[in-house]
Amino acid sequence: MRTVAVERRRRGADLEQAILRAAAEELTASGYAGMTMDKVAQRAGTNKNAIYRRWPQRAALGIAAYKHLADARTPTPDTGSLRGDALELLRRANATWSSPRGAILRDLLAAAADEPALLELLREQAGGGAMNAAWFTLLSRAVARGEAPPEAVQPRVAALPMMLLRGEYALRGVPAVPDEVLVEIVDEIFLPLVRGRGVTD
Amino acid sequence: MRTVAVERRRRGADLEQAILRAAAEELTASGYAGMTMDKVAQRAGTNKNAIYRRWPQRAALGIAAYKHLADARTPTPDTGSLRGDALELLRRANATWSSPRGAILRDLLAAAADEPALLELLREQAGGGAMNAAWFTLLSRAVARGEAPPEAVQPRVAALPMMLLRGEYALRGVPAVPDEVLVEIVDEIFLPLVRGRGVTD
DNA sequence: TCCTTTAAGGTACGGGAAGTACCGTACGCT
DNA sequence: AGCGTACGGTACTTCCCGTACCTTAAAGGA
Repeated sequence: MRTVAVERRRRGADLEQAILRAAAEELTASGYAGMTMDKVAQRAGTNKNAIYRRWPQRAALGIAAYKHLADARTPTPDTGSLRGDALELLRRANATWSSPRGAILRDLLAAAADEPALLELLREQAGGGAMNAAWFTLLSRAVARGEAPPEAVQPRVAALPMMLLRGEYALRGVPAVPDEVLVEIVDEIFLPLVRGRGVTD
Repeated sequence: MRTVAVERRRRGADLEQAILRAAAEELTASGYAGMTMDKVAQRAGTNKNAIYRRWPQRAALGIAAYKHLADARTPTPDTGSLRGDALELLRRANATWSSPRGAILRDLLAAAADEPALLELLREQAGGGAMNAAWFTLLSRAVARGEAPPEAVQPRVAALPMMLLRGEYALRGVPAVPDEVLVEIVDEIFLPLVRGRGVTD
């Protein structure tokens, strides 16, 4: 008739959130390479079985944890000029990519490179969805202001600066891309293209 | 006075070439992930000591083996028009990157991402050196033909198409980039930029 | 010719991490 | 109360990187 220490056993969504939280903490603490399944299980107070039952591979858990980590929404900048807006967006992206979180994202991207299903989950985070929308509104506003011809509002043009920034990272590795490079991307590529888009042909 | 099986022990450059060759064979057979140090040593008929004495890490051997594998030099195309040359170069790069060898290169790039010294060794292979030179000569010829203004001959412009192609791979993963995308890159980004470069401002 | 130094060969081992297998047991539902 | 499902615990298999240590062949000088 003694009171035994009560063991509360978490299940379903409850446990799932605990695992994701633990994984996200491991990610920020040790990066993707250091996010061990054992450590995640231990931090979540569970075991690897519960994890593998939900995510079949380490990369899948990593991606889920990353999304759990990064759901802050930043509004589209509005500086009054196309150049200002573009630079602002690029600088934000550069800050993100050069931060520890950016390193994690790049590691995840590499780990998911040969798994289309996983890549799909990352596209949004890697400058796919919301980021692209921001560039579109930015371009549209420029057209409304008369700063750019309507032909410039086009997917490839909108995606161009982020593509170039990503390229810089691929060639340089870890450190942040210098601000001069961002300015060059805007002044020597993006703006000339946008403005010239209606001129020739 | 019996003849004993003669053991010829390779040394120096001799052994080094054998190791590189074995590593390159492993790379093509199993990819970078499958290029185990043990397997390389076994295939080369030696042991891991001899390897680690020369390359301190697996990635270093991988890079060296890749260079050993890819030293074919292709001349700069000359189709008579800037558009034709650009498309040709892009198509070649696309073929390389979508081949097994391209997958290896991308894995190596990911593995070397946090080691500047190793990254440096790969820059040339990843569209850095010779590739860039090709784009420069291509642009210069276009200027000579009157197809482009002299201001277009500029590093960022020259590197642009390869950057965009690389970006496509980062977002898509393994499969080859469709030819339409290459055409779009040339017709909607590269050529408008080159032509517009002298027009505005 | 012998002797010393250097580099190969052989082998085993430490260490870490992914993913799997089992089994007993709490939970929630009927 | 009974039952199926999912969790906890633990141990284990499998890989593979990198290192340690010792023996032995090769190369070159005294």
